[in-house]
Amino acid sequence: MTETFPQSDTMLALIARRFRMLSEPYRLRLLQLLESGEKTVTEMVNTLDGNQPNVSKHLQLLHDSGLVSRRREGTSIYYGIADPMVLSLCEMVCRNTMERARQELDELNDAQVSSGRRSGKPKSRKVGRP
Amino acid sequence: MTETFPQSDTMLALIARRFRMLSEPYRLRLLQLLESGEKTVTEMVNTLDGNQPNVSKHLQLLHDSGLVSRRREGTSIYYGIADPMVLSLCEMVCRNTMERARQELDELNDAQVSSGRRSGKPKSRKVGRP
DNA sequence: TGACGATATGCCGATATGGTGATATTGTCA
DNA sequence: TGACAATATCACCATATCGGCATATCGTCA
Repeated sequence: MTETFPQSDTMLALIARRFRMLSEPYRLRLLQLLESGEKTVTEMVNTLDGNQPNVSKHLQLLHDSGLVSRRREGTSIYYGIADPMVLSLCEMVCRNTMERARQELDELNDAQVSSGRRSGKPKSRKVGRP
Repeated sequence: MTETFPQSDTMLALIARRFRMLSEPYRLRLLQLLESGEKTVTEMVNTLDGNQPNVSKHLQLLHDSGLVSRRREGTSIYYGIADPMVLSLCEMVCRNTMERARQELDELNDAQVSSGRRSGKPKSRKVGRP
């Protein structure tokens, strides 16, 4: 009914690959750049620091997974967001991660007001002796 | 305004790490299992094929990233989904990926009906000579 | 055609990641 | 306490990934 996940192994591998594309900070930066519109490789190389082959390689990966589009104009190639889903995904994870970070910071502060003794919640981890 | 992405490098690294957790088919399988409720390690080892240390390590990673919860009961440890967001993420990517796969299959069929000649759309790729 | 700018590709070394077997830790019960 | 079941950790190997450099390819223009 709910069926969040597929049963097929190959389909699961495809999904994992999609997530892997988004698991590199540099690639996220590239997508972030493309969010405001198409860009050429050199534009991105100049904006983010990094050499051209590296940028090209990451863009190639993103394109192979169908996340970005490619369009030639003269000798330049314009890359763009092919699938807006990635933006929704990133926004979702971004919000969630920032929320969690803020939350943990609060817990850390709460623990600190109770002086040197470590009280409050011990940040989970180590289930051995709770 | 839109701000899909954060500016901070560390925050971006956190987000990338989150995606990386979901970039392994085996971990997706584990989450899939947990979707129907808490499970012990041995239950998961028995359901999915794979040895116990491997399952434990993956669960450890998921727990360290805050994606799954941990609860001891006797000598067993029950893992569960800690953050339902991952289910939304997976559902989103799953739907999208399956849709795209279906689409590509259709294109492949369209190309095949036009006999041996490759016509239709050449499946993108290779921007060299379009 | 030759030269040049833009982009892609191949190679290499460093590091990260995943799987597996052996072993350690933890909790329960007799 | 000792034995046992459940889980975690360690050590090792194979492989994947990433960054950087050199170089190849492609398109344009003279």
